[in-house]
Amino acid sequence: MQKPIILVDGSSYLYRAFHAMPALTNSKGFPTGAVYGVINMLRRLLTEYDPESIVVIFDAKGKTFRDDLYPAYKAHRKEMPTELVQQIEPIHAIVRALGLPLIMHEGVEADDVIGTLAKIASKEQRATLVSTSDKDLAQLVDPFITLVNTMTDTVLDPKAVLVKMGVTPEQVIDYLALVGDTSDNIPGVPQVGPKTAVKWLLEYGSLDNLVAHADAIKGKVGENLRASLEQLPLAKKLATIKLDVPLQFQLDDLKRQPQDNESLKKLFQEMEFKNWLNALLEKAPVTKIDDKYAGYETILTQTALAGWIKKLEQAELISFDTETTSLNYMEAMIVGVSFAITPGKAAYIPLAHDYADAPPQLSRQYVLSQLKPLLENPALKKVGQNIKYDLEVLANHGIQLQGIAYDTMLESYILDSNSSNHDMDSLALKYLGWRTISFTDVAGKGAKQITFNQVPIPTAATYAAEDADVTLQLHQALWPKLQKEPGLKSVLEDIEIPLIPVLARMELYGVFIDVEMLKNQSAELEKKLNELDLEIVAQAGVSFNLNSPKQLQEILFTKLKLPILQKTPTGQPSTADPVLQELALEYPLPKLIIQYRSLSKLITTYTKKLPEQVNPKTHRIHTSYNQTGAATGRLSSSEPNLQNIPVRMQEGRRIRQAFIAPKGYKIISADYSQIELRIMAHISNDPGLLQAFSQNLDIHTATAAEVLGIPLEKVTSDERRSAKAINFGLIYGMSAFGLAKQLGVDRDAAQTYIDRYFARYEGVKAYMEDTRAKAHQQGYVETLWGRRLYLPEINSSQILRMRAAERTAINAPLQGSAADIIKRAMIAVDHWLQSNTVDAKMIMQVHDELVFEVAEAEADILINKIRTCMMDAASLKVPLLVSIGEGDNWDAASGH
DNA sequence: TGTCCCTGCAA
DNA sequence: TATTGCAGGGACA
Repeated sequence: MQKPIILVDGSSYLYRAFHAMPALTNSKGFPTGAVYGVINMLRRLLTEYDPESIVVIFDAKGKTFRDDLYPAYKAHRKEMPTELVQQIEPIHAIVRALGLPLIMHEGVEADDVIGTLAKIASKEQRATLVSTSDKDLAQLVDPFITLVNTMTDTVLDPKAVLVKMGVTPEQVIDYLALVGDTSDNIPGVPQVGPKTAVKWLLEYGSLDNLVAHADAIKGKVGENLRASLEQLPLAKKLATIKLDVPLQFQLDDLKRQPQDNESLKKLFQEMEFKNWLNALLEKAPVTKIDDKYAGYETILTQTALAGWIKKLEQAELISFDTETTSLNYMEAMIVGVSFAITPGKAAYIPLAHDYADAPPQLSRQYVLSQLKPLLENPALKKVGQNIKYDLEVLANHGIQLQGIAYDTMLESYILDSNSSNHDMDSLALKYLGWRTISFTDVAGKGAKQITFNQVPIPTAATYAAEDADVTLQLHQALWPKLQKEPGLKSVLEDIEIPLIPVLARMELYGVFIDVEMLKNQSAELEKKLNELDLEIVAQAGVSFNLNSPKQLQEILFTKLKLPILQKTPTGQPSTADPVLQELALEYPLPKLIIQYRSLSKLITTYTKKLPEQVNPKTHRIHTSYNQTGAATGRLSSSEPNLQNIPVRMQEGRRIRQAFIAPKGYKIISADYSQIELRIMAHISNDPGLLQAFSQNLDIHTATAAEVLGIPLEKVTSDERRSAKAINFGLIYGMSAFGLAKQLGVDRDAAQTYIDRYFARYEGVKAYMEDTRAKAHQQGYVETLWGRRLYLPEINSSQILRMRAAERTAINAPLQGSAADIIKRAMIAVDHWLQSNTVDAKMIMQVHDELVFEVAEAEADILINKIRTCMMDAASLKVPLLVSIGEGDNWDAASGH
């Protein structure tokens, strides 16, 4: 049987996709959601029908005959949003690259071209499939013409039209004329919707016959019908799809052409459609893949190793990578090392593959001793992908890596901190169009995953050599981009790269924990928890899993019928703390749940978990600081996260008492006071704010006094609290709504308060306005040191998304500059610690705080030095105040 | 086993 | 309808 002709209504999908898809953008902020939606639909269509004859039809620009018929046609339709307009060209380009004929016909709409083609085909008794999301096209359906909505997978033949719309295809035009179309500004008959239209057409058969019997219709709708008689013919004309558009081509011209893979590859790369790009690359000819790996070699002899070392010593830049047994830097053992100095050429030195019949290899001890001089030579520049990890693993094998010049992961992060994928596989795809061998390709995944020492050497060699090769090639692709932006380049060179060894030292050294104390706390808390559990079960009348929000919600809102105060984003009744707090005013159970939750959190996340994370060899906890985790430039910490150890509640704070100094040592904690507000004062140049900080006033009290127009000493604690909320709110770009919620006052009161604030601090107001304007204009914001944060949604037509981007625009320069400052301070402190013989280590960073472990005798010196380094990390128009405390544990050191 | 949801800890 | 993170347990495919 002949395959059907497929006519694709591109324009209908364009709108549908644009509104249905989330506001996707690529890393450059270019909108891609509609492109993705439309192309996804086309790909599905192609897979499902594998058509021979196909054409994609879009509306042409400019007016159509309908505008002449009815000047108000589509008058209410808003202008196409910029984000959509921008996506039309790429869609057309991809459609062409897919080998699909594309038609745009001026003076008519896509529907008319489709109607004309469909009827020609139908006359020839050829099966035709119209792919559209617009039900108006149902008027075209006949025994040969079927509609298919590829997004929802619904098919409309004549019978289905009747079932779905209640009228036959022949009646669709009459139906549309009666119902009208608000989006096209076609009025129809007032108060007549689908139900009435179907009823009338069932009774009278057609619009003409209905009009002839218009007097017979009773009631208000009858009057409306009679009043509309004059304009119904026009509505009908507008709703009718033209079937006789003069076309310059034949049905036989609508042949699918071969796909242009090169162009597609480029387009998918631009749009960053990774999966499709992947699929394309997989289809690439095999010979090419062989070529790619042809320059890789495996080193198994001393002579070969010596030869490579000679080359490495003369290289301008060495790309290298270590293969190990674990992702955890404390557990990892080196299995092999790979190097690259010219693109396409790389070597893998296996040294500890120990599967059953592994070939003899150079020993780890021999290879590392041979490599040590060059790895420790600071004059030999190195590049790696997440080189902090390699540094740490080498350190655990007695090699102090020097000469770290670049890190492709950080290069990617500095270029686009919004991206969440800075892993090598993603970067290779994004910047090189190169699909790398992934770790799971060679080691498997899940429970069956093997460690790298079990991977056969030939496979391992290709994988490992590729890592070094790709890292080098990535650097060559990324570095020129950074050089074009001096600000970004200096953030990388002066902050991120120098920070690598600093973080590595902190991680490797670790944090000492009083395991016994935590175990005692666990036992104590668990006892309380059990008591609470019993009490709650007694109150609730049933036993249930207190850790399950779902079960709790069932008990509270269904069984006990407590009022639902708030819902979660998915529409479930929320049982979050603020809700329970409010319910607790009236009912006994919520209060117990709150206590249960807070205890349970402490036990599972902290008192139970932390002792498990103590390294058996060092007896300390080794976190990982992720340098690319936060878009604003902050660090993040994981496994375990040491940046969210409790501090606000007394019970939680006891956990900090278990972060102790060993005998003979002290913990020193130093934190920047109000650093983000100080940065705000500096950037905004606001005289009031500057003055408050130079006089070293309590900033919240000063704000309250200023806003209320009262003397400092008259400020009550409540007034200070409100001022504190507004000061915090400023940093987050808050709204009156947000402040009202925070303060528990109504919106007007909050707005009045904000207005008064801005009247007193005009500089701050101007800063906020300038920042928003600048963000809209350039599409990104910057920190004081030039770190950049792109805001892809800053000009979104969706107002909520745009507002969210504006808040980020306000917050990011403050949070990000603070991050820059503390990073600079860390580098300075570390430099001093390294170049002086002191018994002191920096052990933690918590965004605005640095924690040290220091020999008792040297505490005083260190306190002074730390303060100087932190204060001198930036010279702002206001002093950077650092508060420092000393104690036997972290809690005691946090001066309070 | 992996993923989403809800919740809660920090600056 | 306030910014940035990480992580636990439950529920479910």
